[in-house]
Amino acid sequence: MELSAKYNPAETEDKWYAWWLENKFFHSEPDGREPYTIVIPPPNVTGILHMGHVLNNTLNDVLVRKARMDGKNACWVPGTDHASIATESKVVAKLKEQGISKEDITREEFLRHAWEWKEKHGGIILSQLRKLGASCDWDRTRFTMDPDLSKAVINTFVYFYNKGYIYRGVRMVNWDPVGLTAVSDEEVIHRDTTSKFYHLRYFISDGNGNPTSDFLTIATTRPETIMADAAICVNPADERYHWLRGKKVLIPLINKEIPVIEDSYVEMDFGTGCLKVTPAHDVNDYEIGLRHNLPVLDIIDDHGRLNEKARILVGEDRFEARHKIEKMLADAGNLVKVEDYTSPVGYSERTNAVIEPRLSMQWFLKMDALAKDALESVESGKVRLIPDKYRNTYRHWMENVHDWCISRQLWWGQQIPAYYLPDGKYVVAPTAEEALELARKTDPQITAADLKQDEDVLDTWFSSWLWPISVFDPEMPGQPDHQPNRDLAYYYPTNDLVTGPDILFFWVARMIMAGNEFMKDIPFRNVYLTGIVRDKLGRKMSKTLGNSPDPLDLIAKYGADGVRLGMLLCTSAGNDILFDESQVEQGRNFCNKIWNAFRLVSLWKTDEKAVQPEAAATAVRWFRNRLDEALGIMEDHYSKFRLSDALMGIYKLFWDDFCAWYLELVKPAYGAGIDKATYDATIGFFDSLLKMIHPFMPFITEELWHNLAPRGEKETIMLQRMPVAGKYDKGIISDFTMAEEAVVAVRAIRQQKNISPKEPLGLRIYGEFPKDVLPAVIRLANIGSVEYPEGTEVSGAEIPFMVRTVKMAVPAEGLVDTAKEKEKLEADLKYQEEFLTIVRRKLSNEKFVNGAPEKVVAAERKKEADAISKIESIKASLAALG
RNA sequence: GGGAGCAUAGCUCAGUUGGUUCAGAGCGUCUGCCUUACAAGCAGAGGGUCGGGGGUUCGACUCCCUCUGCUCCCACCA
Repeated sequence: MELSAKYNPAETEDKWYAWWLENKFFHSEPDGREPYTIVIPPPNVTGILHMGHVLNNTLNDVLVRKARMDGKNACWVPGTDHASIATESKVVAKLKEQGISKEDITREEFLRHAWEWKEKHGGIILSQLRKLGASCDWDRTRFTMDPDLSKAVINTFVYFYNKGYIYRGVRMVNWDPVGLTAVSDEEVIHRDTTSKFYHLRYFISDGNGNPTSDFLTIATTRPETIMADAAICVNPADERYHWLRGKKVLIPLINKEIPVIEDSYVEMDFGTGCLKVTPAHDVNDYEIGLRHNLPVLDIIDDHGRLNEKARILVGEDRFEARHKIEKMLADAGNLVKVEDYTSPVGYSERTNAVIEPRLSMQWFLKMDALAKDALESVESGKVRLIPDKYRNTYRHWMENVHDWCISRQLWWGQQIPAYYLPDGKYVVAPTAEEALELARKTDPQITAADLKQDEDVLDTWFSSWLWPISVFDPEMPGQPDHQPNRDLAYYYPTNDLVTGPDILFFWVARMIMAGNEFMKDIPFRNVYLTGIVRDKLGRKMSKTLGNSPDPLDLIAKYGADGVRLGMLLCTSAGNDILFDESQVEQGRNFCNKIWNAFRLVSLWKTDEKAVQPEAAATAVRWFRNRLDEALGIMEDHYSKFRLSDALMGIYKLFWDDFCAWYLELVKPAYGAGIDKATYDATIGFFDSLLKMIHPFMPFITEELWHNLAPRGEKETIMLQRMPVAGKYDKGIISDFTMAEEAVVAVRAIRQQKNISPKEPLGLRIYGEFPKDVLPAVIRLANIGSVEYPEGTEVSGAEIPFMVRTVKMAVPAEGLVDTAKEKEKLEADLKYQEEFLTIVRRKLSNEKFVNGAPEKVVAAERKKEADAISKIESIKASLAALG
């Protein structure tokens, strides 16, 4: 078969993926083997593949494929997240394009549109993952709003409600005026934002609502909220303001009278020391308001506009109002000054709208007990975070956790199972029927029509925190009497979770909580936290910057294997990835290298009569040992989740050791046959190498593995066992390294002296060079004859070099530049002598000899002996040069 | 404001309890090669006061202090 000199991934990748699917190689069912389980971090159902997904899922796939080849029953469960706020806003936008407003349709109609949209456009990302080679068990694909998963969410709510962990109340929440919903603390991103600091003058009231000439000055960043002021507050220790005690002041523009109060919360040296207290629109002010029993006046509506309670600027957007009120205050003589000011402002993670702290009725889940257990799971090491540094962050969060606001004013999601009675009381039950039963206990007259279900849905994370449980057995969460089904009992807890540190709290911590609560066990043992994918300038990849390549374009251009390798090459856990297309190019080039190595081997014809050349025997013996060494190192890297190190080790094993040294040594002369022993060994090595590479580059390895030897119809490399590291002889590897050094030295001489590689050279060895590897030197350095001259004389017509402590030389009559050689030798001598001095200084230091471990001292003595022998050799060479 | 982390070759990063000739790897760079698997390649070479300063130690890239620069997380000073 004639093979192209270039590997063409497009031809092979789709073919093999389809074949894998057809044969259900990714599918897992519980059996007697040890399970290895990963649940996918479910991407948004509306999502499309970006580089972050590529990183995450490539890592996942490497782990899963490795486990599968280790003989474990590997199961990678895929699926998507309904992502309530993100999806709902997409559907709203889509409807708007069709001229439909969400306000004009019913909840049922909206949900019908949303589901329609989901069926049509949702889950694109899952098909994109196939392009990448992800070996997910697609038969187990789940969606967080699948009916049974939704049921699990509802049961969970009822469970925690009955346990007393869920409560409803008016609290200050983070209101997103664009998404029109409350969001949790974790969904608020604080960013330093430049704004203005307005100094406003409030006149003291004469007691009848009329201004006196006395005034105080407050400083605020939000002058548009003054109409909602409930008091002015100063620190009780602030003597400057003792004269204000018992006074009332007038809110500018509306002349409303409010009291002056004292609270130690106020910092005397910040601003003017006078704080306007606006309980409805600031978290701290709300707290002060509670302490001082202040009225709460909410002057901002859902959309962030001033409402009629503001009395002025009604209907204006909060930022527009701020702008206008500045002028009004100035005109009224209340504006003292305006300063530039930078302060942290909260933004909605999803919509990027400025969060409005706002009082509203929401549902909360108590976190203290859950957080305590979840902290313990990590502190005890039951759940391992990789890298370890995230433990600190995790602890800090768990120790300072707030109750979780779980209600969202949206329609897309699981509707809260609370049912209101006509008198305003409510009951919580999994279904309307059960709710009715409950309600009738208080009032037997109640009918189904009297009950009204809560309008809100639950936070998306309130469903995804069940993911590692509910994908296997949705009956489990919230039902303590339920026994885990066969799948859950077998696959739980999962082994590894690969995800980004940005959702450590959103998701990882909460899964640990749910696991502890419902399974009495952790959900996963290892959490591998990836970095963020950035461009090569270190900028976060984003649509607006346009610096994010489309993974599918990359796959089309370089192949999925190339993309996977390019991603993995620069990955270490917890560190950001500076991604550059050149890395993918490197991945593609590696594919090509493997391809061409195969091409070479595939052209060989065995010759039964051929005898194994010495060089080939040397190579086979060496590579067998080298392979075992490399396998051990690879396993060690895997065990520490150092996947890019594992990959780089294999990369070099293949490219340098196998191609550059081994194949060059065993390669038969053009047209000649190859002996069977060498051929079989080579095929065996190639087979092992392909298996080692397979988790990283599944497609090309499957392709070549099938070409390497005849395979059965259902045989796949992905279900072969990973070679196991055997014992190896360090001496053989070390001796071969000497051969490599000798070859490199001779090649360097050829380059310097302009001697063609085709011209055989002589080799003189003055000392003990390992005989076993000499054939390798002869072959690769193109040595015509080897001499072992007596003594250490050097004629001056040869070019010497050292391999460790063995002096060797290439005879080069007429090519030796005596002066230059002398210069080189003298420089070398100087270095060795200085080195010897340092070593001897150490050895003559009693504290060192007595204090350092014997091993270290012995090593120093060896250094000393080696240096002495080298110095002798160099001196002899110099003497011979004259 | 609180906390965590990072700084090693032109770039991206390893360097695991302080001690093997430990100053490394990959990429890039330079030089020579279209050598019958591969120019997406082969062969060879150069390149770093381990951010600055101080300390501990027989010995420091490694431990401690400090300064500088960067990153991330958390956070209610209006």
